[in-house]
Amino acid sequence: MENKEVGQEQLTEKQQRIVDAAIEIFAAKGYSGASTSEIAKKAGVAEGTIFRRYKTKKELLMSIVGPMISKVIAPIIVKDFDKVITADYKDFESFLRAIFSNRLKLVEKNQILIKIAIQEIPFHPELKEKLFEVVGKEVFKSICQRIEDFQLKGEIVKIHPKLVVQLIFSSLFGYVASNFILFPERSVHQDNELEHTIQFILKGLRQY
Amino acid sequence: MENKEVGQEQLTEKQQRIVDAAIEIFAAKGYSGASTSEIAKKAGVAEGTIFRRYKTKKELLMSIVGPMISKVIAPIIVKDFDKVITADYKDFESFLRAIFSNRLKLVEKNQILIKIAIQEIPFHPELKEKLFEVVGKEVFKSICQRIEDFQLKGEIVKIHPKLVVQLIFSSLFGYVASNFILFPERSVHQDNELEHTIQFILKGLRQY
DNA sequence: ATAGTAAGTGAGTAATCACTCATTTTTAGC
DNA sequence: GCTAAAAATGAGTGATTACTCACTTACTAT
Repeated sequence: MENKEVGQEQLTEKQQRIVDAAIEIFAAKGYSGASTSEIAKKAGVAEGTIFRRYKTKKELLMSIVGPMISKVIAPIIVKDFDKVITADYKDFESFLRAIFSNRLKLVEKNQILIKIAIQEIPFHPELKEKLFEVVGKEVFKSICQRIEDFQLKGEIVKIHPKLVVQLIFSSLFGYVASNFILFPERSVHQDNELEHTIQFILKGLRQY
Repeated sequence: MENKEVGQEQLTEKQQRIVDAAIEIFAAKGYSGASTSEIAKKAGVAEGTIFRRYKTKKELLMSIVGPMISKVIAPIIVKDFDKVITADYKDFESFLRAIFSNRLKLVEKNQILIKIAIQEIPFHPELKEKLFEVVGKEVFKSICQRIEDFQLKGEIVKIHPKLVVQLIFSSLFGYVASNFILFPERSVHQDNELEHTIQFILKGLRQY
């Protein structure tokens, strides 16, 4: 788990170790429970080294989580949803599979960062705003429009698109939480489980 | 929002104010971010008063969240699931509605406590263990058995009962998160939303 | 080799923290 | 009203914290 570049500039090896250590300790103890002393020890550097690049402890956190939201989550979602939105899917199932595919690999790849973001959002309003701004503006509207297209085609039930999104992402999050956050050591049934989750959503939303 | 009794004994008015203040600040800032000084100020008492009853800050948190898990969540789940399990439901839909009913009112009533529990579980392994112990031992097995019963009757798909539970609670959690945690000020579509969520689950799990 | 800059160090600082405890205040029972 | 116990107080304590800054080391360009 390495972040080669957090922020705009290339990090020195020691600064990189600071970031890696911070990620680990923020994830394990939360921002408030993490001390710069402990982060420095873990990185094998002097505590003052942290403050050569980051003015405050919070700036260190933001340098990690901010890009997580704006550069990892958003591009994952936005860029690929451009494809999803513009692509021509024969049906809702293809659309749903497009949402699921890649997402899970990237979640797995960034799970610790996502864990930190989720843990910290309740305590840092600016993170919550950023997430909702990115997701709300770019993604939510686009998804809802696409949902409405499928509804017009009569493929899925005509309920409020926002609720459709909520239902889809609840199941997705349940799958992610179960496999990557709560029980990361359990990798059994993974393929079946994903397929069953997709079928559950498809059937649950199908128009009869 | 008042907790008249946390732990075994009746609290003095001041101690009660401490608990109320702690709940508020733990929810807003997390355990590590909350200081006993701030809690005391908010409660309008001297800081030492906190330590008359609670040996440590952590004991204060546990006195709040521990019973939350063992006395609120578990009884909600266990006691009522005894009824659910022993009751004779004509079909899976009745069973599902029994799960949903009452749960939501009690979630609404205890939402801030649930928020604290969710926020703190990643940082306090004993809370996670307690939750899984209670839920795992008493509830999970019982629910899975009941699920299997419905599967034998051919009412729902024959997938692993654990996955069924995951799917149900993902959707339930999505509903709860949307209405009580993320957007508590938004009470629109509430009745429809719940019904659609239930229908989504029913259809998603139905055996065809 | 020299000078300037960048990176790093770690002792120290002021503030904050969880908690203690001698003292004061309040309560309850007679 | 008196006494003992319970509740509360708040100054103080040692530890911890985020951060500073004078100094050292390393690197780069001339």
